[in-house]
Amino acid sequence: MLDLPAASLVARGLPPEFQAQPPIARPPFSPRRLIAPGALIYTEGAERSSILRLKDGCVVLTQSLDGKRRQILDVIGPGRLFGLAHGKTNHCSAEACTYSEIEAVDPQRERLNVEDALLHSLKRAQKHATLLGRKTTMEKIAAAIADLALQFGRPGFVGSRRAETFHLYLTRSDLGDWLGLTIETVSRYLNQLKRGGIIDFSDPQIVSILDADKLAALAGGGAVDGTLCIA
Amino acid sequence: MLDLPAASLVARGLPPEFQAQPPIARPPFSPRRLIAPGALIYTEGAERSSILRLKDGCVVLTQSLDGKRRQILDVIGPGRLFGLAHGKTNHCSAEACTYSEIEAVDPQRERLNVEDALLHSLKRAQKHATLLGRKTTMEKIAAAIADLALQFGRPGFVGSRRAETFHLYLTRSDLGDWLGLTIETVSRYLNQLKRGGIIDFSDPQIVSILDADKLAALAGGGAVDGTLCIA
DNA sequence: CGCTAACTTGATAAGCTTCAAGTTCCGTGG
DNA sequence: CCACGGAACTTGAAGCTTATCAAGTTAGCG
Repeated sequence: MLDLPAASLVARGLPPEFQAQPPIARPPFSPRRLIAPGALIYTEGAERSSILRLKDGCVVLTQSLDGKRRQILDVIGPGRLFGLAHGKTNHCSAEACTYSEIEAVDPQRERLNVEDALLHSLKRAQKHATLLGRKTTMEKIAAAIADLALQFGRPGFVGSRRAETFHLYLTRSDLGDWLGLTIETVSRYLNQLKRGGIIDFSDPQIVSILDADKLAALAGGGAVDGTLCIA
Repeated sequence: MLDLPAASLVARGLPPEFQAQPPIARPPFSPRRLIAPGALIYTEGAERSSILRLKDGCVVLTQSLDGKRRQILDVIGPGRLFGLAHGKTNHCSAEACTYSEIEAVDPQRERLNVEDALLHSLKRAQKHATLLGRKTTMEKIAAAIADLALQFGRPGFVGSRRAETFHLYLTRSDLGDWLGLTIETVSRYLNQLKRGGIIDFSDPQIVSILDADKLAALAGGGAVDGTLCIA
């Protein structure tokens, strides 16, 4: 991971090395770019960007409805490719949730990787649709946490107990836009899981999983795994 | 189109030429197959099928949750490819909604078509997620009708007035599973559109669009078009 | 030390689901 | 030929879940 400031400091400040970054791409195939939290990487409807690989950080893909309503289509963690689109324009916007590092991918050289990423994205999109259309609120929340733990988790401790922990780069509002819920509902259910001893967070952005089995059970059916998508 | 029986007869009977069809694929790359309504073309979790082209009819892709809840991921009309999956197994099941004709696609020979279909599927899946997560019930219903009209519509008449008409191969239950609603809600909103003079149906499976502009307006924002996906 | 942004929590209300009939349209069998 | 039965659809009433509205809290930052 990048050398990030302590968890609670990550929120919205812009250290000097990020302030100078222009929000939108410079000449194509600039090999690597650092992106500040909240910055747009590309924009829905604009001329299609190149295919990108997230080296580090967290990026969300979004679509917006009348400027007010927003849907997060996917949350992307380190290693994944994004920016795959059909026609001449992007289907969605891409936005960094934290300090992120991306690099352009050469579709010729990495044809297999691109194909793979495309199929993986489709699979995740399908799981996401099932979540949005047919899962209960608790299932949605649990599945989201399980998915983020897989993408961003690392071993950690709560007191002396081992518990997988991850940095929740998304705000409650982002989670709502991902799961088709409101801020308030997200907050209520997260705290319900916390009271139930299934997850823990003192800082609202640092989440630990205390009972992965129960979490998976709550995330509900569909496939073997309760997450949005594993394989 | 195939030579179908009159609209209202299409429902569930099995004419002789379909009764003999085994529901699941015979040896790979059998060039063409006829499928009866309700028949499974391939099954979620089973060994991956070949890539298929729908020559005629209507196919839905579904995922199921605990056997009770079902999500329809996409509704596929003539010309489109489906059966694109990631690992060794299918992500979803494919089911015919009416008498349908499919053929296997050779991914070598049709590489560009397959790539295109893949990107198109992803784009539709993303639009679908935005619909499920952030659109109102009326917007969902209107967008679904507009999408089906594009895929299945042809010029028709209501009385002496020209009105695009399409055969609704989906039941109310299917529509609910597509849009994340119940049968009853789908029925109520369809009838509301009918009372409002925006659509018409006397047979519940034959739908005419009386006011395409109002329908598009009701289908709500997102892109220029109100449908799930055009381009 | 107050300001703002994110988060939490409570009360109310709206919208959808659930439950329950009832209708229509076919196909079947007496 | 008509009565019966099933499947899809429609419609109404009641109940729940979640959205909305409204404070109130916490934590950085100027």
